[in-house]
Amino acid sequence: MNYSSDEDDKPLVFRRTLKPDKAKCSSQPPKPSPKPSNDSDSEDDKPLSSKFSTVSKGNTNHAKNGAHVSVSTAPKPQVKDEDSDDEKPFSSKFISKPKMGSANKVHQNRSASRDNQSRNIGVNKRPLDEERSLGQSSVKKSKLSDSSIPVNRKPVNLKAETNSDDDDDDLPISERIKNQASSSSKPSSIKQKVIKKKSSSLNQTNKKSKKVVKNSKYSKPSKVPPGSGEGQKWSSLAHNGVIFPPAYKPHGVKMLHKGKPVDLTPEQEEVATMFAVMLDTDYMTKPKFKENLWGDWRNILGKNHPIQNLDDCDFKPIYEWHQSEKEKKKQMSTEEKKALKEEKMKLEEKYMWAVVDGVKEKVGNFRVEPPGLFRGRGEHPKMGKLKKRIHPSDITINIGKDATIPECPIPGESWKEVRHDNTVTWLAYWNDPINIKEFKYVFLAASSSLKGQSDKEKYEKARMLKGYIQGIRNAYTKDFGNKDVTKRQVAVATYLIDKLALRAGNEKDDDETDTVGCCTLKVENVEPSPPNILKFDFLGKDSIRYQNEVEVELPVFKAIQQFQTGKKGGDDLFDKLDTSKLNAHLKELMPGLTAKVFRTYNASITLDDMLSRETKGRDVVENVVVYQHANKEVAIICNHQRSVSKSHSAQMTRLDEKIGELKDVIKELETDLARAKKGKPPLKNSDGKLKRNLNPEASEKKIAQTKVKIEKMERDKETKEDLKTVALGTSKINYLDPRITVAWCKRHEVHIEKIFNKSLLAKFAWSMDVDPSFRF
DNA sequence: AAGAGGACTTAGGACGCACGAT
DNA sequence: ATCGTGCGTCCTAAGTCCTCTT
Repeated sequence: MNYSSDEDDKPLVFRRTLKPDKAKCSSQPPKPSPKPSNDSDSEDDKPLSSKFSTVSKGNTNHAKNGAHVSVSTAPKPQVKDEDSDDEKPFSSKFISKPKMGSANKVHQNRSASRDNQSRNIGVNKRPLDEERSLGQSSVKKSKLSDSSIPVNRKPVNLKAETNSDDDDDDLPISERIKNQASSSSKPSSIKQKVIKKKSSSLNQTNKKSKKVVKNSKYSKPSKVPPGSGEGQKWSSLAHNGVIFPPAYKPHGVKMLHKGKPVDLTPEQEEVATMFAVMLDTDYMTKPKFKENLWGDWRNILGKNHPIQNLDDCDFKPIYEWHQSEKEKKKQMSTEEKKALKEEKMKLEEKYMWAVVDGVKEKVGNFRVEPPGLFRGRGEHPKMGKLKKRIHPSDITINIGKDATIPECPIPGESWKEVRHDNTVTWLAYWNDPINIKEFKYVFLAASSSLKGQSDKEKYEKARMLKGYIQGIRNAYTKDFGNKDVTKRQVAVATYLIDKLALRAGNEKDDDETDTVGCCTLKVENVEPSPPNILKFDFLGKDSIRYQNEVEVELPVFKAIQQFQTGKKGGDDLFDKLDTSKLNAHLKELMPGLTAKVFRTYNASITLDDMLSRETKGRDVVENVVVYQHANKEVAIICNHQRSVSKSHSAQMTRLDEKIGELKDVIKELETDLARAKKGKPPLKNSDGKLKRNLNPEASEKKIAQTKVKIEKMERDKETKEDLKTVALGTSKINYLDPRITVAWCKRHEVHIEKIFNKSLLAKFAWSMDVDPSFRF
């Protein structure tokens, strides 16, 4: 299976830079050449960066340095499955203490030049204001009731297809494409590989359930491959259920109604308090929030309650009480805090762990969500609604047949249901009180081997795409002009997903924030600007704004224009398409392929490519900067943003001031130096005393030092400005194959802890023993 | 084919703490 | 010793995509 290195797989993503004004990125369209892809090494699958972009010129950095130590190929814990490098949750002992300290930053120069076939111009961040587009086109019906049906769904087991290379028997995808695509097709020669689904045959084994170990002594890993059997995720599962938030403790602080204190029952007071503590948030400026809150609160107040209007209420007394409580907490001595923390730990300890197939694993979210007011993102229609308290009778527990059923932690109450479904990985769930048709699940933590396994499968699938990408690009390029509108839309949508790393874009209900992805783009979200520029502007996941201008090849441009003709701004751009059709189509091109795989692929291939460029001869600090630069590129591609911190501008100002001061110092030193050279006496200080005259050498040295300091500060400043809206973490956690990073660290003798923090090390334990020559 | 139901991944913000600068 | 920052962790919302039902 070697995907080994083709040096050239480029993602065709159009990069975006974050400075609207300066950014000029471009990338090249896929080569229209219908030439069959045989495989990965053709030009088309390289990271954009290598192909199209000039990378920034000077990277500078000032990271702290650390020892150059190569990654330890730690004694790897027990292997969990046949295919190699998975391992047991690793114990911390294998890891040297991550030293997280200051961040090393990248100084980059914006506006990298790119080839000019396409270019991106501008990108902006998070103007949440943005007006929403018209109503959603389709509304879903409400779903019916609940979960009564236990068990039995058999998830398909995708897991196997990890190997890439060898699968050769194929579906003539290319062929298919050809045939179907009416358009000009030339005999394909795309030799598409097909992965045989080996799934079923393998892993049928049923692990006999091993005795469940109670959670105190765990025998170390018995190596049972997780996910064996048809859809089976585990053989034995033991855990202690979930922990509930404490019951509400009334504080008795009276809020005012028409200026006078009102008595509230504890239940009424609880909601009032939820609202009061949000007085200083900007939810207060949203009528919808108040309206929803009021709707739920008045139900609790009852019809005849004196409070008949939210505007008559003054919650300040409660707000202030809350502030003072917060303050008190802050004032506690560190010992007190520590004691409190320990107490909490003691209480929670038993819930933190599960034993899966004999292995003790961390549970991700064992705390039941406390009641509160719903805080949706963006313009959520349900913001402010009361999220009611969850009781044991709301909760379904999933646990091994042989395991002891967790005792309900609230005396006198009991679980809604207990299941023993080993085809799923959740330990418990309850219905989301805000959207009763939906569920909140309790899963294992990211460090668990169940999660690790599926993470690895995700990256293997993305790597598999590498072998198909050329053919896929050729195919959709050919279909830009297909007479069949649906096919044309599929082609263009796939292109956007590939090039711009857009999300698939499922339909949304009316009672959700109106955001879009590729398939749900509205006409008004894409503005064609002749001859061939497309201006994108829409709110995506989490209401993060996506703004980008891209030069595309003419057929795409024309197709978009044509999709728009005769439609209104709020109409669907891709009216013949939805995610299930799109994914169904993608599956014909590669087994298991879905839209999201392109994001993973483009992110990882970009990292792999950027890291593989000349980085020899750099020191660790420089290498880390290179890494961060690559990380940033990926974050931009994926549109991972963060909001600018409140103190950002103040911080910038302060840096400016400091730089100014240092410049003054230099001036003074230069003056002194000049005088000294001429044999003149030193000037006087502000207090009138004569300054000590430095000898010229000392002055010069000091000047030089100060200049270095200024340069460093200026780089810091630039980096800070540069990254103020870029979130690097998301891609690191979810999109970048950790094996790329680990292998690169090994090759460059960079301590892995310089790149992965403790959580990431635990999450990526499965990737730690990758061969240094690994390439995505 | 569409919709409902279900399970799982991906996401940004809040918060608190440790650490480096002063 | 104090202060401000940057980072990690927690929290839970918001996506994706699958399968089953109609």
